[in-house]
Amino acid sequence: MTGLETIFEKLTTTYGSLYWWPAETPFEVAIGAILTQNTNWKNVEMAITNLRDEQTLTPQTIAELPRQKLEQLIRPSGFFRQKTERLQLLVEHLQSRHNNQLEQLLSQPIDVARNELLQLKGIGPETADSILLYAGGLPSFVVDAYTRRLFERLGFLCGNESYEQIRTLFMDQLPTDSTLFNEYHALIVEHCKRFCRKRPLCIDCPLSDICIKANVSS
DNA sequence: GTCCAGGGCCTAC
DNA sequence: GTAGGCCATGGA
Repeated sequence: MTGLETIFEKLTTTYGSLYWWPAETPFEVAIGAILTQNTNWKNVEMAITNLRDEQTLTPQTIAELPRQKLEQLIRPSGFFRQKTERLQLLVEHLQSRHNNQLEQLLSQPIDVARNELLQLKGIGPETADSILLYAGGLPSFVVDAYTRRLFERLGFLCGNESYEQIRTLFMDQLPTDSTLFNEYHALIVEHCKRFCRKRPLCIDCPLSDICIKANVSS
């Protein structure tokens, strides 16, 4: 068992199965992935609730919204002007290339789908991987700020690795299994929300026995 | 009032 | 190729 698998076992023993992502449709996952960029998930929930109340959680309905209306609905998620543009570019792409079906984009080979997402302005590697994994069920490991922070503290990372380097590390050392990748990322987020903030709260942390920076103070 | 949150783009060097 | 600035809201 690799070190990364050991960490997974400890996390899953502590938190159980989390069954992410909190969304009702693949397209809603993609919306959430864009809205959560550098933003607290609670704020994203408010924005998605606004979209749901307006019955605008499909590519077609988003595409039909005037820009100012969409800005107003997603305002609680912050960076609302940028995110409005990013959502509009995504739905325009789905409309022109995939008959308004995100599922069609995600039915392609994973590298093809990933590169297509990365071509879109406003969709970087983390957002693309979140969409691939949580909307498409494709085995693409998601690296986020929590992943970097936790595995830096655990001694797996030194802090200057690129996104792709970290993703490759996980994908090389874990079985290619979308269910595992799904659960692992969810567990990292769940753990970090409790114990691995910028100002760490390490009392009772289930990983404190192996965390080389468990007692770091801010 | 300050810090922080499930990034990504652009510019300057 | 990369460091730094910028984008914005709401809760702790």
